[in-house]
Amino acid sequence: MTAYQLDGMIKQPTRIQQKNTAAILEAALQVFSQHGFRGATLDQIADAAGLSKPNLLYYFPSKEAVHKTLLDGLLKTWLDPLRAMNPAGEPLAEIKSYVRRKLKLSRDFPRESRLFANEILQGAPRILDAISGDLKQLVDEKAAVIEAWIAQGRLARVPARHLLFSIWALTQHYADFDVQVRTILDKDHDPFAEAGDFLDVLFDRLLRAAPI
Amino acid sequence: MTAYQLDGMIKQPTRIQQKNTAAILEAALQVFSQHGFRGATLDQIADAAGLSKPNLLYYFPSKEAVHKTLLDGLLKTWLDPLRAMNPAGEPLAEIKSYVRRKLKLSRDFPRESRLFANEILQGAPRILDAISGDLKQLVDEKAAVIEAWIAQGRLARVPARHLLFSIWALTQHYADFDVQVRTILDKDHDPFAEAGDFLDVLFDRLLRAAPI
DNA sequence: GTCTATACTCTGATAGAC
DNA sequence: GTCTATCAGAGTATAGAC
Repeated sequence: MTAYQLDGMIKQPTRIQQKNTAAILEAALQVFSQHGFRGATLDQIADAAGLSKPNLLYYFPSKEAVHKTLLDGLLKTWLDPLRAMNPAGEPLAEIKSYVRRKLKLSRDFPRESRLFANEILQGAPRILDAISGDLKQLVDEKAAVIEAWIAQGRLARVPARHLLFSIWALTQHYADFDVQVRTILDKDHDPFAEAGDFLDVLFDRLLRAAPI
Repeated sequence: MTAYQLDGMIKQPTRIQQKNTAAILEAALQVFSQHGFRGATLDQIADAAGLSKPNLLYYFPSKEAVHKTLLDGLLKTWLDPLRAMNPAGEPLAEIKSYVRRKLKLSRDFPRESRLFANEILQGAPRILDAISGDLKQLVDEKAAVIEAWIAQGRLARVPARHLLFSIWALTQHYADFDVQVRTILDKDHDPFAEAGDFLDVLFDRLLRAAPI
């Protein structure tokens, strides 16, 4: 019985198991997010985790299983900010608050952002189900909320789904293209702080309904 | 003497050499853009090019050389739209025209966009020089143009470099995250056509200087 | 110029000692 | 639970026949 197959077990994982599993996932996040699934190697991950390769494979049955565990854990975190958008709130404030939360995710979890970007770039072979399932459903729901706000004249007229795309694109760019952003900005800049201000202005101007 | 080492040669490459080199680069673009440098294999590339692996390595000395050739060719194309931004033109029209050209690149060359994205995601190990050289210089130059427009009151006040980031993020998103975009939009949508209209509105509202 | 054959290394995964 | 040893297959690259 390996640590990975915990479902239905009565025993709790030991402290060592928790520690090693966590170390593996931390190391795997680092390596997968930089090289993609196929470009990453178990040797790299095991090294970074301070374990031998067979020992890593004692905790997870395969490379695929490590990757899948990371992606599954990621998706919930990634959708939470959108889920928190409140239909009963003030429209413009809700959107801008969503943008801020999403940008904070990019700043605090850039490797998770790149892991996700890598997976989508490669055609989302291991996550397409989640995208066409949970994500699409949540987007449909929230797009309806935005369209209702627009119909009520409380938000400028924009295509709701493309508005969401623009939020994702703009916030994730600062994580995924971090190297490029920091190369172009000079050293004394704080990309994420500046992005926060800029995106606040951008979505304010885009979405503020024209006074009647 | 291989076809790759053409510098200084008197002989022109034969038709067969041209054809095979082109086939290799086309195949390599397909594979590298989907799997990244390390995830791509020469077997895949040779197969897609209709050549044997040793034959591929007759035209290029290494996997790295194929990749580098692609990146070098890409960078010029990628910077052209920004280069074409005319300091003497009407500011808002110039920016919106740049956005349109960049979006057209994403639509017509999505694999090139993903190749670039993959490289940046991985920390730009093979292209950092170009980014901190040519790209940074061009951005510095064009940022100055934008800042001058703003100082003259012909464009709303925005941080120039973040404006450029937002153009890149928004246009490239439709190429790089194509799978996700098409999964979320229903089948009868044309993502790039809709994006064109949306981005036109977005940058219009963001940049139109308030009437004095 | 192109192919077959192959050298040599890396990679994911397993066996079995401790 | 962890290690050494090892396997089978895939990976980049080269040698040499034609």
